[in-house]
Amino acid sequence: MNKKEEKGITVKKSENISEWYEQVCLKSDLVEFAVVKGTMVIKPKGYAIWEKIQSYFNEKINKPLGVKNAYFPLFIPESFFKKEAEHAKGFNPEVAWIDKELTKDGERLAIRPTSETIMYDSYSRWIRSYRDLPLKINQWCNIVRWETNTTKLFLRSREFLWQEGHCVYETEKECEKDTLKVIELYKKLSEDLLAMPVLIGKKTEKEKFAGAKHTYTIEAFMPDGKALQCGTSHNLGQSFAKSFGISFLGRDEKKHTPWQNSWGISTRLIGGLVMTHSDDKGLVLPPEVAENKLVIIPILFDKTKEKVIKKAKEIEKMLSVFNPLIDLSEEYSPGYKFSEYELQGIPLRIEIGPKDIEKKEVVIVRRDNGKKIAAKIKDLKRIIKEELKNMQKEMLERAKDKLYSNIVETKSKSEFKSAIKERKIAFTRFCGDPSCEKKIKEETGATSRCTPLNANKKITGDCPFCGKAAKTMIYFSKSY
RNA sequence: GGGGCUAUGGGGUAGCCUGGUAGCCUACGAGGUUUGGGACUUCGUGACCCCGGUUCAAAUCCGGGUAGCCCCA
Repeated sequence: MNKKEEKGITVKKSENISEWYEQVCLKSDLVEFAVVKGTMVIKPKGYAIWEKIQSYFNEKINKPLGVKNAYFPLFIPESFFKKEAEHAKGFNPEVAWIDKELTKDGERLAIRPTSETIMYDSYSRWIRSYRDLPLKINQWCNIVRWETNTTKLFLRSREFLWQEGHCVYETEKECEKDTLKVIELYKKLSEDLLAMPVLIGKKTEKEKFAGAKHTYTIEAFMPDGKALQCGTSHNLGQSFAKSFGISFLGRDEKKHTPWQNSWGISTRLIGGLVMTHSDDKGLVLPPEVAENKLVIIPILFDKTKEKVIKKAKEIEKMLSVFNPLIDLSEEYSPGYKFSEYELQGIPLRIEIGPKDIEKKEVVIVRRDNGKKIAAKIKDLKRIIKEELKNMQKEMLERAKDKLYSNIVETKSKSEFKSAIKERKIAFTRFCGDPSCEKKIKEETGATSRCTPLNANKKITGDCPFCGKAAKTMIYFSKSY
């Protein structure tokens, strides 16, 4: 085995995507496996991506939506957890229970799989009148869902990081408006920051959040033909408020039950990001999420070394706004360094050697398409800014083309089956019946993704699976 | 949920069938020569997943556990 195969990615994305994905995650140093099954260490390079997502999203919700960040405990008493029957039923199989110590009342404690229940217990004490509403709280935290099935770095782990927003409103209208606003924000985050296009829509009765009135979702599509649910926003209606005794004295001086929503995105997005853009050389990061937008690699020869290092440092200073890396080490050859930073997904590489200095130029190389650009040093800052912008835009466009070219409108059961078999997204008429949906899953392995938000409400024709009248158009595919 | 494969220095592996000295590449440390696509060289540090069984003797055979991967649902 030669050196190339050991440090770099040894399998092709097109040949064994599962193995390829794992190698990219590990070798680009985003993450490593931890001792306990389904857990991982998110290393500084991986965590930096999460911090980008955090700061992008905080900026969108804190001032514009009036959401405050807070923190609630990890442990949830069993009685809280069971208060909302549908919710408890939906989550019970994957809750991790602590049996070490019981509460004063002899109850077990759950490690939060989501925080509706512990937060709404507080809310029931915080909310007294319409003047306390709307109440809009978000928390960034870890949660645990005890997956018994296959786990996968970022995409399906037992513990993961997320944000969960939990808001309370006087009226159904306000509540629904924000619920939709947040799912639109998620779509924007995914597309503008991560360059990862998504389908946006509404979940079926079968797939909605346990305890919710309805759930909106964004769904990305991975290159192996599986959909990835990337973010959800739930209109919880009034059922949690009723279960947790949240009520308020209205403007009419009468007692009312408020409306609630909850919404979340997680470190799963990082997995989607890796899957979507990376290639056989390693990680590819859209410039917007990259901590370091570029790396400067001087080409060093004995005679010209000092001159080149000096120039490289000047350029580093000039480009400080892009938070550049510079690799002055002399132990490794330039080729080695090229490969290394490609593996890490640094968007642009600047090569500077004696020949370039003579021409007052540097060579810029784009990570996403390998294109080399000779740039005059005086124009460098402007050109880099443009290339970063183009790269971000083109990465999204390429991913969009892939997404849309994988959607097939199917009119019959057999068309549907072959679309799923070819690992495409089938767009089909559907009756909406959970038992029909269950059968589809058993027969084809596909689950419903979502009904587009702008879908025409009046569908004519029957459900190709059960023959009953179709209610909606909907996307189906295999999924993570 | 069902089936299959794997586990050896920090990383990648050979050895396992046929039990007996753990070999190689890389990384790491020290030195010398190099540098426009993963340079060369000398010396050095460093390993058999866990529990049990068989045996004079186990990385190797047997049983159990744990973790990872793949395929199917």
